[in-house]
Amino acid sequence: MEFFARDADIAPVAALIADPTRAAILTALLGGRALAAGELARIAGVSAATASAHLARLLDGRLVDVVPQGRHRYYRLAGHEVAEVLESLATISSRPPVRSLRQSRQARMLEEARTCYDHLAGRAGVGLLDRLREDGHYAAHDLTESGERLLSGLGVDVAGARGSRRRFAPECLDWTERRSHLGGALGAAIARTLFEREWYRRGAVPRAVVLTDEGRRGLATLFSGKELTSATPVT
Amino acid sequence: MEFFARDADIAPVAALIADPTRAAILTALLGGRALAAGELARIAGVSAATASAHLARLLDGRLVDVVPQGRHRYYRLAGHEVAEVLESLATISSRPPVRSLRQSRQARMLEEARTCYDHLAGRAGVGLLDRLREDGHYAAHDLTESGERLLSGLGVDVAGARGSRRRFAPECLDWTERRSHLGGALGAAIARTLFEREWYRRGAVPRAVVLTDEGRRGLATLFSGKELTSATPVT
DNA sequence: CCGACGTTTCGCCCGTCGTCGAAGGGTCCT
DNA sequence: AGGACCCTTCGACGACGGGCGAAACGTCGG
Repeated sequence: MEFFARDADIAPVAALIADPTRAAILTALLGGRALAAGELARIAGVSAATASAHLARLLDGRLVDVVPQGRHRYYRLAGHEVAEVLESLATISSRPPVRSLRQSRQARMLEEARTCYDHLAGRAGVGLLDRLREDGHYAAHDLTESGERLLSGLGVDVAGARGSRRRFAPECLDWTERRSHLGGALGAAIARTLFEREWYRRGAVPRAVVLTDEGRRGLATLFSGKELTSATPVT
Repeated sequence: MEFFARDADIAPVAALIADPTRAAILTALLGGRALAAGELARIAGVSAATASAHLARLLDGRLVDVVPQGRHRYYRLAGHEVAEVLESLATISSRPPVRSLRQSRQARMLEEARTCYDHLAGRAGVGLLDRLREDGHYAAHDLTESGERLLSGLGVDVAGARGSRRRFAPECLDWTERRSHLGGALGAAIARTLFEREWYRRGAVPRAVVLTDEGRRGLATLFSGKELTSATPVT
């Protein structure tokens, strides 16, 4: 009918989202983290076989990407457009998501800096990893010698993190940023130190964290004068 | 899991869109005009019975509204959120909508000013109706006395429009603007005059119209000096 | 009041798709 | 090399849902 917005077959894509199990998988993936097939099966409450079949279809429909890693296969949403579809669908679904001004302000704070389980995420987390990598403190999923010195000097228990059964310094994909931040044992140890030093403190909103004045000064000093560009708080 | 973007049941809504017939109906309704059940059945290529069943489900799912009018029942999308879902779905569906630079430029031109059947739509159409209403020329789906004088003076065949079998001055919902513009016999008569005076001329792209220099001056004079804020052409 | 028309409801058929257990292919750890 | 673990493929079962024709309901026009 229209020469633009020409009828695209939206039914097949909608059908992929229409199944409750697949919807649960996609919603779980909306958090931004890549999740293993087994985790997704557990979250969706189906057998591994069923989840696998669904993931194959989602993959075929280009709604998710897969990153094989050892014997795990980590799935994540294929792009921000997919996330937008899911979010717009949530808008007209039974339980409405973010609505009030207060809530959207809170959402902005979470974009800025938040915890992802026990480590730093959001723009702050992404910025920190960028900076570590840029300065040659981090490479190939491990700290370099200089990085080890830097963080140990700050009081981070690097040795303890290495001894932990958790993966040492994996990258954790951040959905709102579409970039990685530092997770695993090292990410947790760093976050612990930052909270102990009160460079960050927990916000009123669950999972939100805010950079303190002390933290701003501390980080600037740590990274030889240049401030972390992304570590400014929401105004 | 998250305190915001809390899991809303997106699957039922997606299921409503997932059926090809319902998707065709919804896509047809994306134009913004309300369509009768029979027309929708024809467009979707199914029997009246089938279309009726689908429309009942869409109604139940609050994706469409219905306006009974005599023995017809006119259906339209239930709100802009629904349109946004459909448009975002189209984004990740097989035949991508607007993509090339040229096409997106053309889409912008259509947002600005276009025809809707035989009357003016887009920002230009919405702006015109706003202005008429603001200046007391239009109220309660009819021209006021001053409006009648204004348009007759411009050369619009108001009397002829009143004598037409079409509705005189209905408001036509503009989807991209989410606001109304003037349709019906009067809307058509106005558009005809504007084209005759060459205040607007048809663009290279189907349905697109552009404001001429003469039109800009004319409209400014018509509305006592103040230019129609929305009637500036795409740069 | 009656016939024409638009729309909905009813009953039935049949294809599609989600589900699981079991088996097979890979990868990691010891 | 062996075993544990993660994931996928295979085969079979069961249910949900879309399709249509016929009939009922309501409205319009003479």
